[in-house]
Amino acid sequence: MRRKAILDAAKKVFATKGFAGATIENIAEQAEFSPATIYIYFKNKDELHASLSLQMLNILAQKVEDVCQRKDLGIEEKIKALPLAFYEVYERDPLNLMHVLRYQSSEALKGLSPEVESEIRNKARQYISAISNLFEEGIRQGLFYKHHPVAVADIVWAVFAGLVLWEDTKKGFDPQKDFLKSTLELSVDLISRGLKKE
Amino acid sequence: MRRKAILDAAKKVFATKGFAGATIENIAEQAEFSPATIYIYFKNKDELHASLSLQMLNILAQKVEDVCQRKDLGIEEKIKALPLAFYEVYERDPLNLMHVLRYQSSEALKGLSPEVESEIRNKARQYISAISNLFEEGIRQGLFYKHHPVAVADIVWAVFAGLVLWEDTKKGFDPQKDFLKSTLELSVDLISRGLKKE
Amino acid sequence: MRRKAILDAAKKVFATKGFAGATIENIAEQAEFSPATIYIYFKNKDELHASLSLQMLNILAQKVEDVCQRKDLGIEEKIKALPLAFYEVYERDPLNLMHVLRYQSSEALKGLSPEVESEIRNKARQYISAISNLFEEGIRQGLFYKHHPVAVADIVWAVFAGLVLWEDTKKGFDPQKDFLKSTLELSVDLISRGLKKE
Amino acid sequence: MRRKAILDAAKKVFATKGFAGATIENIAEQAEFSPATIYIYFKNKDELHASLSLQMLNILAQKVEDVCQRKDLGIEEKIKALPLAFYEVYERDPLNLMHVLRYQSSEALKGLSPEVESEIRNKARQYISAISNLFEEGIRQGLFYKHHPVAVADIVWAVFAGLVLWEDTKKGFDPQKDFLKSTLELSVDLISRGLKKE
DNA sequence: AATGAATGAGCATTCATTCAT
DNA sequence: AATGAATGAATGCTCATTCAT
Repeated sequence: MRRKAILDAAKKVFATKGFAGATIENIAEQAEFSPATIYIYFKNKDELHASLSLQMLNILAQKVEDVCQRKDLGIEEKIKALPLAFYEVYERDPLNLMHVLRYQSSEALKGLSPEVESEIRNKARQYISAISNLFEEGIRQGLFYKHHPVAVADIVWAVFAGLVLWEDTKKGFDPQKDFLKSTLELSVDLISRGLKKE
Repeated sequence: MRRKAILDAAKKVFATKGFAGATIENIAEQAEFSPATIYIYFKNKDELHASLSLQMLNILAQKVEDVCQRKDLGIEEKIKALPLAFYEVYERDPLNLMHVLRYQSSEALKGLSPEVESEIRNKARQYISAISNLFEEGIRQGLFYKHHPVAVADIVWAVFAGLVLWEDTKKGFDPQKDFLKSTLELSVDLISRGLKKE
Repeated sequence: MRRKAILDAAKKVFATKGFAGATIENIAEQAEFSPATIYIYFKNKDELHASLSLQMLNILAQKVEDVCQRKDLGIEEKIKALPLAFYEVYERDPLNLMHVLRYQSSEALKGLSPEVESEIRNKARQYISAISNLFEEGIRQGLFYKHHPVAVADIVWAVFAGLVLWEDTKKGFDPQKDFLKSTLELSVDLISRGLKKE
Repeated sequence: MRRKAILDAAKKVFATKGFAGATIENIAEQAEFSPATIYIYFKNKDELHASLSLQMLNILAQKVEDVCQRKDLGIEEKIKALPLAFYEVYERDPLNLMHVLRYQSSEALKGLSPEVESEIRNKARQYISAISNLFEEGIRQGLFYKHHPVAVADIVWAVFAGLVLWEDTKKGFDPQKDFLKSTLELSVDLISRGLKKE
């Protein structure tokens, strides 16, 4: 419970100030604990940060797998359902999601304990292969042209990540709201249309 | 020339260590100056960083506009040429590009001098509208279905940024090389195929 | 019994890590208690440390007095017996002995409760006067030249303490073993030969 | 010069509060600098401490060698001159000397950079062999009984160190002043008398 | 213009100690 | 009696930044 409270506090602070900008004291204040208390639950700032990323990565992986394993939907419907799944994750915790997408890269992964690092990497592997399975199946069923399914999955993932990050940038100079959801859907629409035979 | 040398040094250091991880002393060492000298040419670390981003952003905007304004190409050919333009920018300075894409977000823009901030924002506006003009023209010519051209430009930009960042993440667990160029092309292929009437 | 267990644990930890380097948690771990438990039996880290020193000091004083009060030995034999007594104390717990000899000084005694402090000082007084009585008696018996007996006792004590500490230093660069016992004996030999008339 | 000032300040503070008890801030205050300044001249607290010890060790080694190499003195006179040499070192900086004697042991040497560590060890080797050469020569000249000269040197060194440390302890309960000089001389008197043939 | 020297303001982290249970 | 949980108070160390020269 304490752990949870600290993670929630850290989520807010990291998202607002970035990893380096966030201080343990900021987080402690937000969680209404003493800084020292944080070190009872987390070995250090890095591990706290990693735990947080892992949380978000788990949600992401879960959402994607949920969509891919729905028995009531056909391939094309599953693909159509992806943007909404993405968007739900975004809606639930936009700041933390952006944060994770930004810091997921190798730079930030250096210096973590090997277990945590590999856990993070595994999550990434997991959701990319879930998505790519979808396209592989579509190709096998003869719905799609034959493209490398992992490449297509990379593209879908990249649009997702890219649009979320880009929304943040755009907010600064183009106050148009809520373009994300519809743009996500449009992107997947275009891509799957682009894949389809005929 | 001094300014240039500092920027070059900073580029390397920021790309390797991230913004917070890089110290002015690191940069000064790399540039073979004293730390104090840097403050003659740049107001502070933030402005130095921003100048650097601006440099990259200028290159990006230039490349995109170059493609868009080529008289010898049709709309579709211009669109096809975009991924290569992107890729050339990437190839020239991958670390710095990734860095900029990551830090371009609003978080990093806070605290900059208003002039620099608006200059950065303007560049973003500039290349997005260059791309969106392309699609608008395509729609006007009846080649494409009618979608909001800015949304399509956002998507194209997002795939680009997303794939570059994603390549960095993937490097950690999937040592497959050089997927970026072909995936970039594939993405634009799919998107423009998805847009096309019939 | 609890107190004893804690003291034993503390002995090990202090000897290995020094006073400042040892943490209450280290000691608690070693004793298989919780840190809080230690505070039931000892007012604070300083008192715990002092208790430990006192233990060692008691053993020392006891050994010295045992030798001095043996009825079966003459003065010179008693003096000859001192180095072995010293060495037995060393052998029993070398790390802790060195620790005590190092921290016995005034520096470490500041900040202790007055009772503990005076108890420690009394022990020191006790064994020094036991040794000095020996030499006083020797002088009275006309065996030794007249030197201030306390000064001689100081010297004997100093060689003892000095050799023990020095053995620790030497271990670092001169791996010769077990020089201590014979050197102790030699030192007392030389000193008493130096004292003897004729 | 700055380095020197810091070393002087550190000397005082370490001697008063011990290594762990001394804070960089204490030292900075004493030196009338900011704590950060100290880190310009010394890599960290450990190196500062080692530098200090080295200084004292150098003085010690120098003094001892000076005595041993005086051409105007015979063996016995040189030995007689040792306590004064010791005492001069003590007089010049008693607190720091005690500190070094206490912390010279292996415990404190762990964690230093190998160069500094071996430099410290070499100094110890140096003065011990200077002293032992003295006794070796005395034995060769037939003045002394044949004892292992290194053992005798160890004893002389140990009395010296032991008496200095012991003086500190005694100060607490026996305010008699200036016993050190005469006791040092007495100790060497006794030892060399003990060594002498006939 | 260039810099060596200095530092104020922080920051992650540790640890002796307390206290409700 | 025993302890899990919590923390106040330090502490070593870093770094962006300034300024006299």
